[in-house]
Amino acid sequence: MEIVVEVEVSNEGKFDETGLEKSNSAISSPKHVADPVVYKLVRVEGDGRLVPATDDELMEVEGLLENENRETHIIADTGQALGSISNEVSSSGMPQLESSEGLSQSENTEADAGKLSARLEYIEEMLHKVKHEERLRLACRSPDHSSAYMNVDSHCSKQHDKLPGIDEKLQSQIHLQEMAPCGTQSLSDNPVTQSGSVGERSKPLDEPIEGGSSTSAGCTSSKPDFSKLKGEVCLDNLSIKELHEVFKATFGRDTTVKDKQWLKRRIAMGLTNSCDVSTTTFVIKDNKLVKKGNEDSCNNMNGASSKRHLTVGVENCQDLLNSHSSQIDEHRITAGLGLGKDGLENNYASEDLAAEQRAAKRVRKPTKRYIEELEADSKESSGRLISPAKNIGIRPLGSKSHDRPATNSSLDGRTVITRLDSLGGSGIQIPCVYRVRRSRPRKNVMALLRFHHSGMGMTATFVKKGLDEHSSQMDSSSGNKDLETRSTPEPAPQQSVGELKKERPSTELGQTMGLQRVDPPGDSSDDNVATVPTAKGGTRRKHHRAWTLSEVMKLVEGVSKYGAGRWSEIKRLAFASYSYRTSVDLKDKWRNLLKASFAQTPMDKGVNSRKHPSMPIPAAILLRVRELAEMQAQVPPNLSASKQAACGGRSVNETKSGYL
DNA sequence: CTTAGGG
DNA sequence: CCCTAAG
Repeated sequence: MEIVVEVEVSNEGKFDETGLEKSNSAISSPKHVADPVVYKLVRVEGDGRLVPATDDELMEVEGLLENENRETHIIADTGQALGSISNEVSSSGMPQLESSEGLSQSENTEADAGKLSARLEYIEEMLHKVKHEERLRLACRSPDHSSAYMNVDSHCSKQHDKLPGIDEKLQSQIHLQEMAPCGTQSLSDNPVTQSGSVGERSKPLDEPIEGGSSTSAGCTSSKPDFSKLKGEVCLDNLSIKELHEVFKATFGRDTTVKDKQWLKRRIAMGLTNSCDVSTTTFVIKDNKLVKKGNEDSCNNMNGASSKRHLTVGVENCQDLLNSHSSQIDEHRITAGLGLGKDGLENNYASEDLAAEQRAAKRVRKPTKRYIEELEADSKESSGRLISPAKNIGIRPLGSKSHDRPATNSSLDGRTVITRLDSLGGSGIQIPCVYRVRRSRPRKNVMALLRFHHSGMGMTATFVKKGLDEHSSQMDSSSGNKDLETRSTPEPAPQQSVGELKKERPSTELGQTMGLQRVDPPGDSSDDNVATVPTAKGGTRRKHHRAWTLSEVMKLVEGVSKYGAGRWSEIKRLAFASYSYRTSVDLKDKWRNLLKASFAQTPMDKGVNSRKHPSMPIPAAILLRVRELAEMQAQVPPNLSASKQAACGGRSVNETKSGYL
């Protein structure tokens, strides 16, 4: 029995999200092969090993993908097909070769007991076959076959002393006994390493031989029947050279690594992929794999370990029962971990170890996050669809809410923070830089620079930066900056004032002007509010600049002149001096003004009945705003009538005449 | 990039 | 104020 699986080999260890993503979208498109994440086509051999697909097979599969994506099945590449499969099967609720959609969360969560049992049965069946074939293979394998089934003592003993005594319960609960010996093992004992390398092997020499002499004992018992193969190789006893050979045999390529430990580990990993590692062992001798009788540490495993493995497998199923897709995913992630370092064969043990440790972390981090996202998603799932980007491991740095600042350090205005972003489960800290101040003023600054054509590259950038950050210009920085900044405000205010005066000298506005003049930000220096920490989260606005009266007036002016909506124009002409205040700001302010003007209309007539601190905007201005609004049909349907009569006519006319 | 609107 | 969708 052969199942074509598609294994996702990711060098970045990103698994959870990408995995899902793919299954949801990318997979269904023919071109998904070209996806950044490299897919490796692998065959699941009867024994549950992952065997690299031959080119032919690859082609086939590609064809399949194009025509019928449904024939392939994505599995978490644990490098241990069976485990993955069982996992998948259980998680998807559909026995085999189901469409990628089958992996969707919804499906997962819908798994119910009935499905589960069906699945289990399927698994059972599959395992049965698998076992059978495995036996055949074992019986027929020639010595120098590449797929050596070895066992490393260290692993034997190490891997199996976990998993308490849940076995019985589980066993009784589900009839998975058969599956136990092989299928599940992979899940349990993966010490998180590069299993994907298995996939790189060239075409296996040991194709399953159909119809070969059947072996004894069914594999139906919870106890592996490979007893005859008992024994194991102690990699420890091998020389480097031998280890190299084993390595090659295992992974299908040479390695230059001289580190014995590393080699052993690697090999062990590779071999662990096979389902029945614990039962078969060979030794390498003279370029041959020799089965070696040897019963020590692993003997006792056969019985016990199987049960334990079973446990693991069942656990997965139980997750299913709980219909917690996230948990399932966690398993999948766990399984897929090993991939991260693949291809980087030339590592040393230390690195490998480190990788493993990191991997260990990886298991959790992404999961956690993933869960979070899941929750979030599910929350909002009812409403709208989440943007595709959200599911991708690498998300735009912009999204602030998702950032997890781990460390912050300030660097000349830029804040460097590393966020603990699980880059697809890598749990790697990636530094991200964002500006404290958004980049709005840039344009203006440039203009400024032009003014004083002092600008050398350096200066320019520097100034720019300074302004950018936040125009905290006044003090610290060099004369340059000061100059620059200062220059900014100067020209404009006068300009505008002049205009104002000229245009509406007689109006109430004119009166107000006096007031305005006081506060106008003539000196840009006045406000550098930008980043206000405010201890416990008091000040919200990072880049908040209070609107001054003069600004408001200018805005109003501008609106009257150019009409609401032409914010960029207004900004350019009336707010040239104010480097901050984007057109958006203007718009927003206008919006607010409108709101304000119409909101409080009933209360105050011509008088500035400002309550207290909050509303510095003179009634006059509001009035004008209202007028303009009405003029331009921006007025909300209601409210319009009353006010106009009161003070409107004149000013409206004036406005019109004046500017139009 | 600008505009418009929601948060 | 910030962000984002549109044009």
